[in-house]
Amino acid sequence: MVGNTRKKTDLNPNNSVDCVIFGFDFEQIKVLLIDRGQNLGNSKNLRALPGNLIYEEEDLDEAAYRVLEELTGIKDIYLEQVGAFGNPNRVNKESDREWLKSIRDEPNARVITAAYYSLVKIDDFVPRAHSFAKKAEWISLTEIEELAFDHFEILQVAKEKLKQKIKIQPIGFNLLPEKFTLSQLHKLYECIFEKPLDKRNFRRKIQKLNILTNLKEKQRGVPHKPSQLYKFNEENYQLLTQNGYDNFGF
Amino acid sequence: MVGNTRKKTDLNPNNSVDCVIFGFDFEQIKVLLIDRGQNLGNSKNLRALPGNLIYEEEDLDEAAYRVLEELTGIKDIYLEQVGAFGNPNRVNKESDREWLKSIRDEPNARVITAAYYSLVKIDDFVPRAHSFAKKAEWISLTEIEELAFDHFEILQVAKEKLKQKIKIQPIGFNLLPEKFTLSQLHKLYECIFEKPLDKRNFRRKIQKLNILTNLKEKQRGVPHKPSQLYKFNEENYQLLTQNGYDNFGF
DNA sequence: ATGTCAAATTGTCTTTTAGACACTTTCAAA
DNA sequence: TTTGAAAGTGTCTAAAAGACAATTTGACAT
Repeated sequence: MVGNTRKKTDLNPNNSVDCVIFGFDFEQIKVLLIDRGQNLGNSKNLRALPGNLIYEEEDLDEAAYRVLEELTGIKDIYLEQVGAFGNPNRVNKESDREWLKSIRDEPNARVITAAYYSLVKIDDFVPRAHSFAKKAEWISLTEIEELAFDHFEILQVAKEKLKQKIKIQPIGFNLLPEKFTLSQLHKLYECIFEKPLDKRNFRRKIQKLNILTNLKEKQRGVPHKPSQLYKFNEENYQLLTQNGYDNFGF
Repeated sequence: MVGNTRKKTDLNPNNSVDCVIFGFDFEQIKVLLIDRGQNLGNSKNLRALPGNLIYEEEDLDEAAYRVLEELTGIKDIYLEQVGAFGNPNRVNKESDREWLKSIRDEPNARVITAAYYSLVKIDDFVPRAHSFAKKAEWISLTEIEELAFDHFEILQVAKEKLKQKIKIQPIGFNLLPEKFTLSQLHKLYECIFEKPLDKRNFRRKIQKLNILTNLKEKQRGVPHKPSQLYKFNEENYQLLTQNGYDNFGF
């Protein structure tokens, strides 16, 4: 809103937002992480969640949308709060302290962060490096073992929230392109729940919900039987839920 | 932990915790609210959620447990984070500003709060007024129309989280005494979901879960057929959930 | 043209769960 | 002993979940 009139001194040194940005490449769930490009002698160059301090006169949600847009250029997407993380030691790893010294006016301030997660269409977004990020990359959930600050913990909580949320709201469509196949949707749910789901039962249930529109259009150029393409039917979804229906789990 | 060595100047003026403490009197869900005892000419004396600033060197969860214990004397109870609330105007009602001036060193600071909800056995707790609270009272959810700060909004979100959570974890027992009847449990679920639930179907499902122990003991002194008393069976609950079962909804 | 590969697509049966529905039992107190 | 008030109980039906395997389709290679 008033972002262009803001100065660095308008930042609130004690509160930040961090974003867990999920993507899906039809194979695995990925998370957008930044590389701080530290070439320190002994400490690891850990990746971090994109995040930053908020402005003094800024709502938390607003800050999350702003940071997300600054980092990805994407707006009007699904965004949900994970929670507040405020362990006084969350910022105390040696490598994290080093790094903060190089980018913050008050590197020793205690920072309480509000974490958000968002679901984006991975192809709409080409990671571009942010001011203090040397790289921004999609990393598979399965290969993340350690992150800067308390970001690994935040990621675990975000995954759990996503798992719960998708059982009551079909937010997974935010991770898929406009047109998608049932197999892609099926694979997505398997990745999120981290367990195999019976193909026929999955298809039966999702089709019965009546929130997919068959585009009467087929995949092209695949070396096997081409799949039907579908899109999410927002109107039918509204109709379905306005009477309180909330069972989108598998 | 180190509470007795803490001074007022160790407080973090920008971050607080607020607690939505739910209770159940066998009739309705209640929330513990404090009365700030304002006798202002024109502005209303709105009730508030119990909450306070956190200490600089204190984890948020720890702060929530501390504040809760300071206010209620209760510990080792169910406590869960609702989320962070940080609207820059959340503290801007005239009556709230007035009050903050009387209790805070920095009454104009922007305060971001982490809200928690907890479920307590109402009879274990006799509200006792806290330093800056003139009264502490159990108020029925149904009669709360407006609260101080953004506390009404926090309450709504907390209610929603509770509703969702109780569908996947039988946390309602935290609101009941050790020994309770099926009718009391039934009524509790009706209050939380804000809709009637069929008695027979409710009893069938809860009994099938096998997480209740029949105490072979009856209610006494009631002017009608006395009810069997039950207690929550923690061991069976563990057995049930260790394979991923999470359907405690009705 | 034919064959092969890879993934898409489809249906049935069984078991479990949800939902609707009403009468009998038990104790206390009048 | 009667009355009032809530406790306690069973069946039927419909819907959903879960297990399970053969056939179809298009691309590509030969």
